[in-house]
Amino acid sequence: MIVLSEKIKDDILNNVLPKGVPLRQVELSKRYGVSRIPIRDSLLALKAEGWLVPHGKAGLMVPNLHWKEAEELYLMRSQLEVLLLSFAFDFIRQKDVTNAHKILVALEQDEITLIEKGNLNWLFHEILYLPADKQSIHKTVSCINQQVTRYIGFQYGPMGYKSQSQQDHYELLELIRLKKKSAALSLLKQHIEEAGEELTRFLKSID
Amino acid sequence: MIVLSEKIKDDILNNVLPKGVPLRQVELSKRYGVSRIPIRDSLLALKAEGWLVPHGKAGLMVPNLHWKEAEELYLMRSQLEVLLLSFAFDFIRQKDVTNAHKILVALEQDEITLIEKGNLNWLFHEILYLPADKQSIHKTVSCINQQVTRYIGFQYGPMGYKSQSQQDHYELLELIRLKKKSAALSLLKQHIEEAGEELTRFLKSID
DNA sequence: AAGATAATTTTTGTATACATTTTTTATTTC
DNA sequence: GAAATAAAAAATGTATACAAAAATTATCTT
Repeated sequence: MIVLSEKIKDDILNNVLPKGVPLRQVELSKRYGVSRIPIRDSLLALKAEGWLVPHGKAGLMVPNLHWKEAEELYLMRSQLEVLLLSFAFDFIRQKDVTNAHKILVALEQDEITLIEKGNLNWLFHEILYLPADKQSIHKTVSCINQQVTRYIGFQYGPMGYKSQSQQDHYELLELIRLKKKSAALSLLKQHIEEAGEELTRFLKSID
Repeated sequence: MIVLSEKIKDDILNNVLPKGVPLRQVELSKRYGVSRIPIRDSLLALKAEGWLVPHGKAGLMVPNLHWKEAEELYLMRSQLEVLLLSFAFDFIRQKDVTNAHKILVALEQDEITLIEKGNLNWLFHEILYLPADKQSIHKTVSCINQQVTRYIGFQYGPMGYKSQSQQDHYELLELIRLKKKSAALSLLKQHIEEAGEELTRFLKSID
């Protein structure tokens, strides 16, 4: 088996597991075909990562989505990712730009799922951040982006294809190619902030 | 018992558990007087939080301290904590300032341990950030500050009492009292950056 | 004697069984 | 009938036992 906790995480992302009600260890052990021990191992790890939260005195649950959390996740993204890009900027090679471009092309496909789109989106940004060589920050940002993915299904679903975001991506690559650092940083900041505002606005509307 | 994972975390902080070598589950279960199951639960949760890292194919270890990680932790602190203070600023009440002041007085005591000083330091900052009402960001920042605590024992130990830091704290409270927002934000940013630089410089020197 | 391979030991991973806690249901009391 | 209490059920937490994997040691080969 791959890793059980990753499988559970996937099911949280795909809204297979119910939100707001306690997850029962015996149910999960039947669903995943293992005993309660590896289930517990995974649940406790997911709790530590923020994927699950306590439910009353005992039990863990998938937290309900809330616009306030989404807003904060995007605030952290804009702060930390601009920092990463600023450190990475001078070390981004032509090869990185090419790889990032390939991701954008893949993102144009229609048949990919919303979750896959979220993953590709992070992969694109990650390529630009890796040359910064800031492992701790990168890990934190990666974690935040995984959390963001929980909201993406909602964002892309009712909102349809986000062409502005894709346009920003291409423009960002062009600015990097032209070594226009401050313009690139500004664009990235604005790009993340606008995506956050759009998502927050939508989540508020369905609240 | 309190919580086992907190006890283990404490022992990591106090350098009771060895760094860089795999922790043996049977050893730990003897040390803490429980079976291997609750030990495993705790270890996996601590791994998810970054307190432990994999050692080879199997086993977990306490990661070695490294100046590069400390540097990155402080970079994140300066970005996110300035953000928190900016949101909190207009909602900080006189009572908050008074409470923060009390922490500073407690910090003057000589008989408290280095770990306790680290905790009090975070408590001081936390009082100023709570009015921001940004739970997700707060949790992330809290986590980062806990990680920082691992390095504090080294910092305060060989460096002695950091009076500049304490002076900054008092000055920050004064600026908040006078509602000088941008000056307060600048001071906080500088305060965190200088603390980070001092720590990083020291860690490099013993490397 | 150095490297590769096989046997042994150790350690981790998982299942089952039991204890404790929490939650739910039933009963009592006003 | 509603609130409080007691009994029952269900769920979690932990210990022990065993299986699988990893690390170590011993053995063999050249």
